[in-house]
Amino acid sequence: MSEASAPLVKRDPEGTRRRILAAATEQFTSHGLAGARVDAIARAADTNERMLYYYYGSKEGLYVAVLEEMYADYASREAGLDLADLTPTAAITLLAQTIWTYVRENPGWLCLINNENLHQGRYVKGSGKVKQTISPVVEMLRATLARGVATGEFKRHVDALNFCVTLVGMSFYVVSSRFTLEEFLGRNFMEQSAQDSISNMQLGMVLAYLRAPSDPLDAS
Amino acid sequence: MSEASAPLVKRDPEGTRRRILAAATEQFTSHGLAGARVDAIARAADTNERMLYYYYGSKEGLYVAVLEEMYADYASREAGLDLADLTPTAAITLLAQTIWTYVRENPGWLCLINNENLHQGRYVKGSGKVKQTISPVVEMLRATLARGVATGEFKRHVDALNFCVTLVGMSFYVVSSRFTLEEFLGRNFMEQSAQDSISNMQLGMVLAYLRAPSDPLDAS
Amino acid sequence: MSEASAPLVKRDPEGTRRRILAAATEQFTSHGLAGARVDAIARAADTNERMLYYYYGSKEGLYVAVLEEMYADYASREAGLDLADLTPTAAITLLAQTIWTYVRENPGWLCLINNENLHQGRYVKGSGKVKQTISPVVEMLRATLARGVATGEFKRHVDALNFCVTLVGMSFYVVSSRFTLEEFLGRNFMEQSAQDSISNMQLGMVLAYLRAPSDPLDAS
Amino acid sequence: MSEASAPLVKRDPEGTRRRILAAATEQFTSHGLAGARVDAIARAADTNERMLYYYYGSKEGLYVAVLEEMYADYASREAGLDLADLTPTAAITLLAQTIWTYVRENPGWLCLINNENLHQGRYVKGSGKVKQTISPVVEMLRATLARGVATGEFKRHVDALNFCVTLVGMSFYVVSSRFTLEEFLGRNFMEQSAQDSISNMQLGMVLAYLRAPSDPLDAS
DNA sequence: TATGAATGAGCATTCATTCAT
DNA sequence: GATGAATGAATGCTCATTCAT
Repeated sequence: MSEASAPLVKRDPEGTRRRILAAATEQFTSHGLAGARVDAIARAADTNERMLYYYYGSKEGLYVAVLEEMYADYASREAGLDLADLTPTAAITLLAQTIWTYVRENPGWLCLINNENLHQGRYVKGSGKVKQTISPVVEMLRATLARGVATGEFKRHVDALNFCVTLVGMSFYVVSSRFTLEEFLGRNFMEQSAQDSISNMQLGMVLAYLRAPSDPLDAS
Repeated sequence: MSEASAPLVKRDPEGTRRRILAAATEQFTSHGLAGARVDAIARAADTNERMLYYYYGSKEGLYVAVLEEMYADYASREAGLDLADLTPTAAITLLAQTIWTYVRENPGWLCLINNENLHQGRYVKGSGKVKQTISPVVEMLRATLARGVATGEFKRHVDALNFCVTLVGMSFYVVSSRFTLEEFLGRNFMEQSAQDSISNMQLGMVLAYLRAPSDPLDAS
Repeated sequence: MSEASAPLVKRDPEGTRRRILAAATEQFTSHGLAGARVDAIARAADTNERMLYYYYGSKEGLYVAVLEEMYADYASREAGLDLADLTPTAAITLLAQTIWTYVRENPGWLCLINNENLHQGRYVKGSGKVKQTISPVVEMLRATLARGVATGEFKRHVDALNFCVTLVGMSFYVVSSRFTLEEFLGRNFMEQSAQDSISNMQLGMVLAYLRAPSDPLDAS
Repeated sequence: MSEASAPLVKRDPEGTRRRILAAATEQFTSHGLAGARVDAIARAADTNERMLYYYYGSKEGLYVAVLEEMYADYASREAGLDLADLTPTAAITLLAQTIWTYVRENPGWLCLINNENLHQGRYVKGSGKVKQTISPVVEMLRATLARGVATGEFKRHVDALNFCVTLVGMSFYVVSSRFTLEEFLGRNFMEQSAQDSISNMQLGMVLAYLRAPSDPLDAS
């Protein structure tokens, strides 16, 4: 009795919220928005369906909350990246590796993005919170590329947006489509060795491009 | 026979089949497997739900049929590609452009592949017909890369599978994730100019890599 | 086998429709729109909830169908009334009795109208079909009143609409509010003798008014 | 004590009770018992659902409280009516006008009565408090009618209960069914002029009946 | 081959209510 | 007295599928 703040018995609003969000993340990444079942989420969160509506209003509201949390997590990871102290080459290398690591460790993230694009981005468009989580990576990349040109390490001006999108796409696709790729090509890109091999090659492409003298033949 | 082909021809088995498949393709690419509605497919195919079951057995059976048709279409397109008569550089260029064109013109294809990977490739694994449509592109690519090394145009040996997957991934991601990309980066990658710009850069990367002398620093 | 058109086993679309409508009428008159339960209607109709949606689209669609049928039934009853061959007094008497008989025999009808007014007439407004069932009774009444004035039986011009509404209201309220009336006044107006007594008085009022010389004191 | 009446007074039990009852009245008259929502009542009362249960036990308990308050209000109004000092004709006229005024000004009252009759008077039967609020109006009416006969103003003996019910019914129906009446007859009985017109006619009927010599033909 | 009718299980959501503080 | 958190049982409705003709 003197320990009023004793081990919480049942009342745990923050915990309930969190458990629902975690369960929802798992279900939405596994089955998509349409395929996820509200009662499965509630059961996995060890609560009842009503609480889900109590905290998130609707299935779609919960889906948006999952999106928001994932984008926030992604942005906070990137924000911890500091490329300014590295040589341009090392910076690009670190960036490429960071992206690969994130993609490898968060395959559910890819599913969510794919699902969101299936819906034509309807929900990220609707969420003000998601839009606010602007990633600093493009700006960091732009600065790094400029530094590289300044030091002479990089031989050409490159559009940072295009560069960034391509860098992400190379790893994104490999992991996102790993099941169909394995079925058709017979290679399991979730194996560390396979990932090392292809990511090395991709890094080689990127650096080779930056270092190669601008050559009209390239675009031919 | 003279009576069979009587005036009121409502029976058109092949047409009904085809219309169902077309409608199903549209619905599955737009809403995914879970999100697609059987009655919406039947209505769009101008028939009734029962025929759908008559021809394809189940919703999943119809989904597999859509997958099979799309893979067959993709394979037949690639089969028409002849890289042997071109210089290695021109061959790689043509291949890259062909992939970009296909991806651009078949965004629904990407949705279907994403959806199939959401399901961990369950349905391509189950379909014998899909597995038979082995694409010749990797083999062609392997030969081309070898030719390039032989002629001295290309300076290094490259794993054809890794190369192919990366080539596809670069365009796939850009188009597949165009909605979220536009929301976050403000660039619409469905515009021709944006696609030209990024695909040119990507081709530059690929060629730069093949031409650059193998350098231990790259992998660092 | 030769008796293909043998006793219908289960397929009976018209019967299913009718049974649903009948069950819905009972439920809506007993519990109102909000209080009626879709599954109770389906069970009472000896079918399943799905058929209800198959034929009527929604609970509200079914409610409107019930309203439409009731109004159509009411109008068809009134259409069978022929007042032209009777003396004006006899015609008014018959009309009053007809209304009382209808009200007595269709208490559910009153519930439905009360419920519809609770919803501010939203559904009759929405139903084109209901609006088309125009009752001829007001026109018949107007003619009868004019005849009475012409023959000298009735001493004054009366607004037919006001007259009709009052005539209906007198019986409507007595039957519609019979439960609260019994509770507070201790008289059960569903008993034949009670109804005879009050309806006779009401008829007396109506006829006395028509026969009485127009007198400014009345309105004082 | 000096602390109990401290600045921040959030506790207002009587106010909370009253606000809940007011909000409930509005909701029950607008949507009926089944259609009213507990959380909507709590929100409108600017409190939470729990208080509603604290004070009234259940939704039905609250509904009964609303009924009781309305009946009490109605009875207190009637109790203020004094017909004894008027001539019988003036007394009947005043009574008729009083009823019309009350009905016009309390359309929610009619909804509540209709709803209660939909439930077959279950809740008025259950409430001892409601039953105690016996209206004096019938007794006053009986006396007035007797006075009228005594003075010779009224020519016949009339059952006071039947008379009273008919008097109420004439106005009740017109206002209670105003929405369906407007839809079918095109006249809006909430307009003052329409109400004046019909209520004048009704008063004419009532007085004509009382003044007319009892005539066996009336009941024919 | 084609189709309207029928179905049961499941869907997201809301209900009135109670618990714990 | 007052409140946010929690709940189980519905509720209206939709799903993919099958039956009977």
